[in-house]
Amino acid sequence: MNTPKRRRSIGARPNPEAANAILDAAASLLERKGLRGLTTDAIAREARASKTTLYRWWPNRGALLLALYVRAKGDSATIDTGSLVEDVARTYARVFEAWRERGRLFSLIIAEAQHDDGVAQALTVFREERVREWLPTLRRSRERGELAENADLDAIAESIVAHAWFYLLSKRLDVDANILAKKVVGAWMRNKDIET
Amino acid sequence: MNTPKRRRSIGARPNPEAANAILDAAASLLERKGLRGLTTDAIAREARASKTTLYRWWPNRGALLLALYVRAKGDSATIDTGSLVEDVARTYARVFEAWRERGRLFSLIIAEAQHDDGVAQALTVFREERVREWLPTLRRSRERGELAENADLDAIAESIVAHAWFYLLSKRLDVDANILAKKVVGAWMRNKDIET
Amino acid sequence: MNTPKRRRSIGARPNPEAANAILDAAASLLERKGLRGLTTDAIAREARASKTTLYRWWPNRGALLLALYVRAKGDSATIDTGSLVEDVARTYARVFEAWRERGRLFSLIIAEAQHDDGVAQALTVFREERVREWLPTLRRSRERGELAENADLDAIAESIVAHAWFYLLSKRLDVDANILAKKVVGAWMRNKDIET
Amino acid sequence: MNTPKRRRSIGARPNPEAANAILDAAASLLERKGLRGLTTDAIAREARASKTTLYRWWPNRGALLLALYVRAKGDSATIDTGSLVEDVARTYARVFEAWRERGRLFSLIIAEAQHDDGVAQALTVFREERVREWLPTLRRSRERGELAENADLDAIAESIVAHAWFYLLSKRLDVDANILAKKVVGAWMRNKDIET
DNA sequence: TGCTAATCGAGACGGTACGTCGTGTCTTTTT
DNA sequence: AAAAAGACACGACGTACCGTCTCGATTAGCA
Repeated sequence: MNTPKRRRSIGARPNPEAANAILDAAASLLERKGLRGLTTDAIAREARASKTTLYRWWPNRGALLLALYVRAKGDSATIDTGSLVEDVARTYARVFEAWRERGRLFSLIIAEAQHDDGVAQALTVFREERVREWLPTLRRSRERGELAENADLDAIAESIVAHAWFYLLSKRLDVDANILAKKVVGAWMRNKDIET
Repeated sequence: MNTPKRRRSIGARPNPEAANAILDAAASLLERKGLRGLTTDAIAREARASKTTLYRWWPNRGALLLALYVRAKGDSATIDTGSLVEDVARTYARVFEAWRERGRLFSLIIAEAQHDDGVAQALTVFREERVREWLPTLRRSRERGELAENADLDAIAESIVAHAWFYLLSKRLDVDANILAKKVVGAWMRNKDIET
Repeated sequence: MNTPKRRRSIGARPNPEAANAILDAAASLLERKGLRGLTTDAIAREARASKTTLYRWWPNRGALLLALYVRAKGDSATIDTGSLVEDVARTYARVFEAWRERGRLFSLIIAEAQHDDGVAQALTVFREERVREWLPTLRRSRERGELAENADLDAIAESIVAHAWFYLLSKRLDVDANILAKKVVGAWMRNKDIET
Repeated sequence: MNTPKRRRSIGARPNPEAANAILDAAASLLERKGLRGLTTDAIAREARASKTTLYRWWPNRGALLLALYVRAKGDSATIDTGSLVEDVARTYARVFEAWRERGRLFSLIIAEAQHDDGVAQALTVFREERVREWLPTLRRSRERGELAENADLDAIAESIVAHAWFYLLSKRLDVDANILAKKVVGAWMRNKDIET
């Protein structure tokens, strides 16, 4: 598929092309061989890069994986449908859809974080961002009167993310996003008349 | 320290003592050397068992770790204080306490499950059990009138477990169990007058 | 191929059927799977015998192999054509023919003898027998005047066997038996006018 | 005893030092622990090499053993005493002397060759070399008039080697080298007046 | 133009774990 | 008492992966 040209040094400075080629190669490998094929050796070979170069750009395998995930994730464009449940459901649908393709990568990063402090830190930052992203949406929802006045927005945001992770790690990405959304935020809604 | 006796075959059938000795050895090693010391070789040597025996009982390292965790977990004695939030808080406190000691083991199992189908299946069974265990407690709570009549008990149970996992994987086991419990189940309570 | 019936104890004494079944199974395995398939486990399974029984009859794997070879070898009917070279050539032809089928077994026995004293002793007896078997033939040859009066019959006998082993271990069983025979005993012939 | 320095990569090509260190370690182990101590793990550990490196240089244990033997054998300095029988006798004496120390290694290689094609091939090359080495000596002998004009030099060379192997494999390295030499080449001498 | 400095591809290396395989011993159950 | 059955201890083998290292070739910028 990929037939990368020979890539040379561009003088006494890092060549960003190398980093990109490595990420491309990793993505391609992940697609074709799955997680078990995502070894540093294989990535370097696929990218026609050397392991030296790979480790010059990322300190270890976990960091590379995280970079790969972040790049693949794309922008988490906020959704605003006017209904919180709908917003959550659509987000779940979008995220699970993406995860069905490359969720195993994110799982692996979580796994990697368990014995790699660098990855753990990066993951913490990433997680806090994801949680924080929900706050504006939740605030709007409260202003619309969907949520109770004293609803704990942080708790809701965290719960939304926690459930996403839980379903990812449980390998249940085929869950109905609407049902799940109602389960997660339903309790916080003022009007509980939500048919399940 | 350990001077295990020679263990022999007990005829043409598996010897549970062997499996127990292996789990004991694994537990002891985990205590003394941590996760990195928990190699199949070391476990077998410590148990004076052969790797053959180890792999006869469990198909791979992950499965053994899960068995080790399940055994170490002990009985999840149901707590019944008469208050759901209290029950959840105490459970969180107990589980996080245990996880602070050997939570890395459980993290590792979750990690392992990401690229080992056998572990993944075992973990699924384990997770479903944990979720199901909450149902009686939740039912009692609903009968007491704490929970709304139409509260989705499955959703609550799952949420409780999901948050536990989330905090474990986020390495935030030092969270205040009471606060977390209120965050998780508070929304479902009929009387929302719970000060956070 | 073999579908051995269930074989039971015949009371408080060894059952020769068991030994035979084991040898049969070993022969069959050797034929089908080669030397690498000739493991004690496989033999016992094939024979529907237990390893206990196998080891009751032979002290170790090498002894079993030797027994297998001896049984397979059959009688070494002496050949007497009136010409020593012809006798040797025919014997080589016959032996190499047999070895082409199961020579690897004999090779293995020689190999086994290198780290198993029991096999080594048995092999010594076997070798001496093979060498001794040639003496009558050589004596007759000398009487016919083919061999010099002072020919060292023991040396010739040993040389004949040594060359056979050498070609076996060198995996050159496809050598022309006539040419080899002349090479081996030619020098001892009175009339050296033997065209090669 | 040995405190080998750290050995590093010398670029994108094999480091002969690594191979040497491995052979050294193997030789040392053989001396100290015998054949049973000559495991791939032990060799690698002793050499402070990784098993990867070991297996990069040799495809399997047998090949390593052969390399070890070849190196240990040293140069087969041709002996030229002016008498073929004497040459052969001295060579036998020298070889058997060496084999008394590490002949088991060579036996083991022959054994290994029986179920390992790689070792078998290497052994073939080795054997042909040993046989070929005799040709100059034999030619000189013929020119001196010791050997008959039409003596089959290849046959003699092969016979010399075949007998050496035969005695090695028969565990009779204590044989009198002079007597054996006369037995082996005596028949080919023009003047047969050699007292045995 | 020649020199210097850093990068690049390449791949060997040490270290370490994994899972498999083979031998010979053992114990139970059945005949 | 012997047979089948097969679990067991021991220990070796070969493979896999990670992160480090060294080489020779290459290129840009400086002298």
